[in-house]
Amino acid sequence: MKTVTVYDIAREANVSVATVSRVLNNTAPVKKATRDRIMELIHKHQFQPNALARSLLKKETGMIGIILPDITNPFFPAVLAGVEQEARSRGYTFFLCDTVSTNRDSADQYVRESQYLSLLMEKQVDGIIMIGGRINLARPDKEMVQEVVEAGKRVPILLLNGNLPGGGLYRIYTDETEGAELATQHLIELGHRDIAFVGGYRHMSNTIQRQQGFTKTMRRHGLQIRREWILDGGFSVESGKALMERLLRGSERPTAVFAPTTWWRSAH
Amino acid sequence: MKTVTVYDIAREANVSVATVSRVLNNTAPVKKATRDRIMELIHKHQFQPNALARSLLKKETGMIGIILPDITNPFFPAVLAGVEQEARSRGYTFFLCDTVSTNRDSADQYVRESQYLSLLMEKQVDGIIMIGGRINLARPDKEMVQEVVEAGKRVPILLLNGNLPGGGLYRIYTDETEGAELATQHLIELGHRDIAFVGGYRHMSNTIQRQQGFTKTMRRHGLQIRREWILDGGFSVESGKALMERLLRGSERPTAVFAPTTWWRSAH
DNA sequence: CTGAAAGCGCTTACAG
DNA sequence: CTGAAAGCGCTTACAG
Repeated sequence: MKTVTVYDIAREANVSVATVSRVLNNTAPVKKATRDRIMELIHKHQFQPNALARSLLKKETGMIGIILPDITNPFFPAVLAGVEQEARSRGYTFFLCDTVSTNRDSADQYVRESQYLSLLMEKQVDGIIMIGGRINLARPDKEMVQEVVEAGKRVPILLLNGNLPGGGLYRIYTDETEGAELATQHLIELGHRDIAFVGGYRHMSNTIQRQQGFTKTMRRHGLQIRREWILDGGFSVESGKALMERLLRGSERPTAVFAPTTWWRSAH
Repeated sequence: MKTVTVYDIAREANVSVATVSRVLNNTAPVKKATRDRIMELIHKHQFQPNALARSLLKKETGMIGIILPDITNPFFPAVLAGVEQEARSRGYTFFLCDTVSTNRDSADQYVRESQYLSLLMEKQVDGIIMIGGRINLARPDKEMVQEVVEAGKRVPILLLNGNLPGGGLYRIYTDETEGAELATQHLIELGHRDIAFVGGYRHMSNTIQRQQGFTKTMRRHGLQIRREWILDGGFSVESGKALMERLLRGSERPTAVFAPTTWWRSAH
């Protein structure tokens, strides 16, 4: 199927392509008769302007790339839905980049993040949102950081609920520490004194921050923190079960558990 | 930040842009020394070819559009994850189009489907996947159908678990009727005779097909189908609760319920 | 192994 | 209100 271009429309309407472009974009007044004639041809041929050509010229694509670890983890679709709605209302659409690895090799995930970062830039997205992955690492590799910072000089990058040292990046985040303090406070007010902290990953900054909030609040109330009641092991349902079992197997049991993560249903 | 192009690289390397393009794409032999020089400049400038320009020429973008109703319904991310993995291994990425409406006005959803359909074509995606929405309607509007069929003449369109009259569209689907027959059969083999059918929407083809399978199997076993035990009302958790309560309020109760839907957790 | 030139499908000053 | 022409950043015959 030979695609129709502004030239085809222009020829058939006996005008120049400039004029066609003008009615297409409403960018300058066009005589009513001419405009009508052109409109008719557009409908007749079902003409749709090639966004690639336009973007090449205007240097904007209306596309936002989003790099996330695993779309089957319900946290991300929830975030995505909100972001998407706002973006849509301003004429943007999303380029989805899921970095989860099949083989559960997590190093793989960061490689994929890098690949997607380049890909998105080549595709000339107007902005990139990163959530999860390297931006939650307590000690990310220097190159991992550098890469994002460099990319951030070329296109706006937003880190959602995470961070990376080195400026030039936009951020939106929640106060993990304070959240954990409030949660712990709540348990204490309910009368609990034997509280466990179970879940997350020791190498992730969000887990660490929550643990700090937890520890701080416990100390402030003069409560004991038992080493064997502080367990990490991930964000999956399975890990949650395993850790909980381990906790319950002990001779002494906590009366409350602070799980610094939602134990997402895993789709696997 | 002035972006660097093949021209900049060419000039600095004292070669033509054709040669730069050749090393970029490995599309023709280039003298080692020249290639090395060019590669070095590419790294030095962190040059990334503009995919828009390339796609404009090659008439392929490596992008697949996916139109779905609501990314927060876990069914879709699960499908997406599979599709994405396969696509990724072949160098494609996804353009996500979520059509859910804020205001819960479902007519809105179909309008959005149409908008996204055009948008995706303008963006020159290499293919479109549709799942949910109009392709599950028992009696879709003529225009709704026509629109997709027309689009299908310009770009490959895949209907996932749904259908639309009129050829030219690709399809992948499950046999809803047989699935329902098997499920019903199973309940009967367990000894149940009073079985209810609760959930879904009467205007959706998948619900209808499942109901047909249910009815057929019940009849084949000479079992009675009570009108008041066939209830529809949606796919959400809330609707499931409401319908179930209604069922249990009756004077006689079924011993088993066939819910022709997963009652998805709603993120709202 | 390499270059000059045309072309992908648009938009945008510039000129009238 | 309208047109001719340049240009966005690439790739690809064609010719050597």
